[in-house]
Amino acid sequence: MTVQQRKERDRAARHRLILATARELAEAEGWDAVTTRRLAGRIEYSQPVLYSHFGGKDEIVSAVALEGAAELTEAVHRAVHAAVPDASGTAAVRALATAYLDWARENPAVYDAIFSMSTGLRFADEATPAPLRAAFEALDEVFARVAGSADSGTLTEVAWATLHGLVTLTRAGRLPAEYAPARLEVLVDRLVGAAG
Amino acid sequence: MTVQQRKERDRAARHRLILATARELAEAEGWDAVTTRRLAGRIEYSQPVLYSHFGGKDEIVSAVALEGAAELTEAVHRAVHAAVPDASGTAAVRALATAYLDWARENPAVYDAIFSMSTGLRFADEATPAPLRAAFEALDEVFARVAGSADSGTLTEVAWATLHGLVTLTRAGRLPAEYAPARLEVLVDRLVGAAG
DNA sequence: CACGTTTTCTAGCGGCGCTAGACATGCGAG
DNA sequence: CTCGCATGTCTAGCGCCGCTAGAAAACGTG
Repeated sequence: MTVQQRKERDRAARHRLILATARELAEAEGWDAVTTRRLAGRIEYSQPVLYSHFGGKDEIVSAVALEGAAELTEAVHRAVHAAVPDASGTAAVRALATAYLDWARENPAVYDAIFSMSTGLRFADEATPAPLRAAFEALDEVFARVAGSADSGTLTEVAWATLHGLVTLTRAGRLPAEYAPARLEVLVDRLVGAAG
Repeated sequence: MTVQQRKERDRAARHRLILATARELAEAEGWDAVTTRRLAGRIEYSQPVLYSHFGGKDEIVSAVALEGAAELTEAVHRAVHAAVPDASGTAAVRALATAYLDWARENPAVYDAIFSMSTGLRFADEATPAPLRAAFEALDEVFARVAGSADSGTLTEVAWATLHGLVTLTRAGRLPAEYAPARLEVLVDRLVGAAG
């Protein structure tokens, strides 16, 4: 079985190499630059090898997105738990929002992969992959504390929309960058509401 | 001069035909289906004619986006002024949000053209086209009423981000459609804050 | 070492955005 | 009314895309 095990291990390594290279290339030059030809060239294999690992380019993007979702979740989770062990709702929301916006700013291509390109990845659905569910729960954990009379899941959805909107509008150059801190404060203030 | 005038008129008509056809095709089958070949076929001219009107496909998308921005602005403006002559801030915000979300739902392709595809169209910049400035001002007019101690422009930006986030997350299947009304109420409640 | 399986590559399909150069059209002058 | 020319339009093609069939190579097994 050693032979087959080695093959599987090598294949898994190449699988990871493809994803890491795709992500690298996307962050460096944008997803438009991630063509199957260029990606194949980078990993020093021919195009069909990519298709032996993934059903197509969309699947590669989705795989990068899924990894990224787990990372984003982890970043938010850590920020909330590390920085504010049992702080106020306001502080928790601020920590969450900061971590979310920071991660999106530092990983724009992966963020796009998660939210703009992976049209096949569903949320709030029986087929929703675990990392996406976990991401929502990481947000909900914080917003449940400031939901007041509102349904916490619904508030989380609205809050998430606000964060996501800030990310996309900022990146598109629609919002002046210098007021980002002011927007953060307004966001925290309004989302926390009277429960702060 | 009659000859030249006629030519200009015909050219302007064809210009509009291109934009209307592009928009139609995009709404019917998505922007991926709007190829220069298909678009040229629909208007019954060859591809180079498109390039005599626009610098490239991006310019066509941007032109559709600009028209759409004016429409969206008009829809929001009308909803706010017609439905609530001098109603509460809450009612005004609800009317605005409803109009915005409705328009986005009914014109998904144009909405994408405005916010996801026209990377060249800048906001909050000296080169910002008038329709985009007007859109922001239509929102700001309402949110200034409920800004309280916050800077109204900043609140408008955050509110806009929330609306935009709801649009994109909903369309990507990230938010369950059946709770859209609940999200609207939470959005209104939180954005209006204590100034309601 | 030779065979058969598995893996990888070469080459090509149809379609994309875009453009150079051939061709047609229609105006104004004689 | 006709001709020459400018303007407008089309044909054909470039380099690239995602993707794949079939040839070629590599490798484990008897």
